[in-house]
Amino acid sequence: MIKNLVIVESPAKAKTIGKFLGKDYKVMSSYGHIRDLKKKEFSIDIDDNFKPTYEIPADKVSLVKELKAAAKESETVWLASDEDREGEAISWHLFEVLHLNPEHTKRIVFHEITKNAILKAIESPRQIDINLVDAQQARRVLDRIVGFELSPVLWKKVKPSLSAGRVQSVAVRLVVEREREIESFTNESSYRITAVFEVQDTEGKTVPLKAELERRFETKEEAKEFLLSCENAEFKIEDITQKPIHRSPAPPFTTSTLQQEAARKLGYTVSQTMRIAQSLYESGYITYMRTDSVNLSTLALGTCKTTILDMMGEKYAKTRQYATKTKGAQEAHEAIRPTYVSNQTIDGKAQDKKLYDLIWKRTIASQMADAEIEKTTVTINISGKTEKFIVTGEEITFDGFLRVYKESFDEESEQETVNLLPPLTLNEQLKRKEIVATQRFTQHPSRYTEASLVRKMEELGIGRPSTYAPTISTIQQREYVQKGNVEGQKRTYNIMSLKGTKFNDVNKSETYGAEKSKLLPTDIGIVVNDFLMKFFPEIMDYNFTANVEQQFDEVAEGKEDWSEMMAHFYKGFHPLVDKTLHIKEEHKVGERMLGVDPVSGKPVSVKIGRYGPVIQVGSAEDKEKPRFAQLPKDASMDHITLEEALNAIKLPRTLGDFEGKEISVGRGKFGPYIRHDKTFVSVPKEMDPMAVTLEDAIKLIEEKRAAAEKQIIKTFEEKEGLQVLNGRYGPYLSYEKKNYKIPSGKEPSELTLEDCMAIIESQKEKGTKTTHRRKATARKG
DNA sequence: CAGTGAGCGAGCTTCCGCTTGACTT
Repeated sequence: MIKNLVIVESPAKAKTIGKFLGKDYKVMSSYGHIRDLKKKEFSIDIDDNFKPTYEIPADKVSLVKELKAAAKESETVWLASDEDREGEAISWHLFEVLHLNPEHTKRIVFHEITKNAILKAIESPRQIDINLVDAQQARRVLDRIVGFELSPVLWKKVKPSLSAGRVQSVAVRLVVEREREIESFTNESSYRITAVFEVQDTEGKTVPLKAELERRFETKEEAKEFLLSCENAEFKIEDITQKPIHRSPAPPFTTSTLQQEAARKLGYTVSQTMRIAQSLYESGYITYMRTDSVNLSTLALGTCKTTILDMMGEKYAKTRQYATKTKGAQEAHEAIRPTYVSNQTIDGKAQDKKLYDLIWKRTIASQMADAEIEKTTVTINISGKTEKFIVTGEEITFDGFLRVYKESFDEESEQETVNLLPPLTLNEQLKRKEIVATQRFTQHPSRYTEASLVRKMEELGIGRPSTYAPTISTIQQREYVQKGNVEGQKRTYNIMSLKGTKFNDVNKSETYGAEKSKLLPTDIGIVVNDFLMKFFPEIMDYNFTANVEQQFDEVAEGKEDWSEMMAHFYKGFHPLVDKTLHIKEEHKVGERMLGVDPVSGKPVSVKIGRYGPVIQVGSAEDKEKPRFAQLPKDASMDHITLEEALNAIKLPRTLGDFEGKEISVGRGKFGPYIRHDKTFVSVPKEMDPMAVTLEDAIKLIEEKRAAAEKQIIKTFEEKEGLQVLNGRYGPYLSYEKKNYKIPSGKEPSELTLEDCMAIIESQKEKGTKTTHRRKATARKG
């Protein structure tokens, strides 16, 4: 008999809490939700108040059995899942599934994993809050309705296997709209005026002093006129103002800010960051990594203070409590911080150490004093003019938190500030060295990175800390967006200078707009987005989530019945689904007519085919079947021209015969290829698939044969299709299109047929699994 | 240094939020 059974959500948490509570308590974990709507079925009875059908997923069955057994044996069961909507629902599902006795079941909550917090929680148990549970059911059911009614619309209207949902579709919309913004952006230029004066530093040495004119000129004429009129002007320091400013540290990490900073400072992807954070959490180094709270426990505040006092002294310490501003934050956990703040470093892999270091610094800095900066603004008067030159200097008089940590930002500002100004006096006459007018252009907004998209989603209240990384993966896996680089474009800009009495006017060239590893919408992403925007604007509204969250809150407060709320939503939503499914349109969704093929007179169009974007010549109604071709790489449905499409449709083209079989060039999923009977050879990148000759092709085929020859270690006459091959990971077996690992200790070249078949037999189960996994990873790249 | 390159057949795909495993081909 166990006296007390405590159930929490995470095993790492269970371990820690177990230590605090001692032997009268057995602490187990539910590993998140133990019950959900059926995976493959709609599982909602619309006609019966949206009654959900729940099931225990296969991978949770044995866990539930264990929990049930433990609950049966205990006097009291303490349901200690998180204090938010989802946590409450987990407790309720546990209560239902384990058939707990209400009299011997207690619901407790704590926001921080400290002994005090837990003992306190145990002193004040409560009942399961059924209103909060209903709010979760409403959330769950709404997401299922939206996802499982919209996705099939896409399968029918756009392409099979696509998906839509309250969160992912809006994430894609952000990326598509940003791209459109950039496309329609026209940059304007203006002239930025800078001057260099000569002044003396403290040692009497002549040093340059850079200043910028407070206004810019819109036209070249104005800029030029200004420059020339400065030739005989006098420059005098008119004003020196000094102002102390403070800079405060950023709050401790939440999931989203950790993802952003790890991306900027360490170059990690969102999912990498989460994987590493998970392992730090499991090793007990950091607190929970999926959180929207910036709150630190009193215990942590205390240890931060002692650590700072020990390391840096009293004037560096300043205890701060941060308040969460994020929309819809549920604050079931603390901010992400080191478990033991006194540990500045940890043991582990390099990447673990780096992330821990980042978390440590951010946490410590958040409890440190402001940095104090003396900001000096020097105004320089130009004789006979109203415009002024400005010099700003920022001298750090006390580094404060900057000693430990400086937050990074995506955009770098153009303005330059000097740290320490040379000594200057009021009314001082300055010697002009040169004045330069540089043509500057306004910049289009930058494309999203994984992390900046997460940040935007958080700002809109879309998604949760536990889903940011998976959502970013999903929209890439569905091929709605793609991570890629954008090449910069060249442009010339004008630069004029006045050096002494010499006026100079030159044009220089610069590259602009280059971006690395940004999220770009694909053709499919654009078509799906436009389609959903047209027929389901409410779901795509950036405020949709915020609006339904408000209603969930009302359910949670007991002011509204969840099924009534759902009925109201469904009444507006479902008819749109029906209507959209039955719309007959002349063209397929997203189809774009490019024109007419001058040779055949047939229409040429681009559309999303069963396997992605395709060029089509001719129409389905024709007697003659239409011809299809892949879009060339880097071409997009929105921009491809008739000429480019006609050029692309020339593939596949036949080159001639070789060894009695035809050789042709085509373009496939993996780029252009040469086909000879059943073998395919990729066309090398530097070769133009339109210009490949028969001779080129034969050469490539022979090269591939030679390479394949080298790769074969052994074949068997008795068994066709069985080969011992040399691969990237060493020797392996290939049989009937599947690969098998050769157990260590066997010499590959000496394997007999029997050996091979035994290996294959023993790995059959595994073999299928492996091919599956590889497919999944390949899609990601 | 493996594997891929389809196009009416048949049946499947899909949501969001909680949580951690397997797997070294």
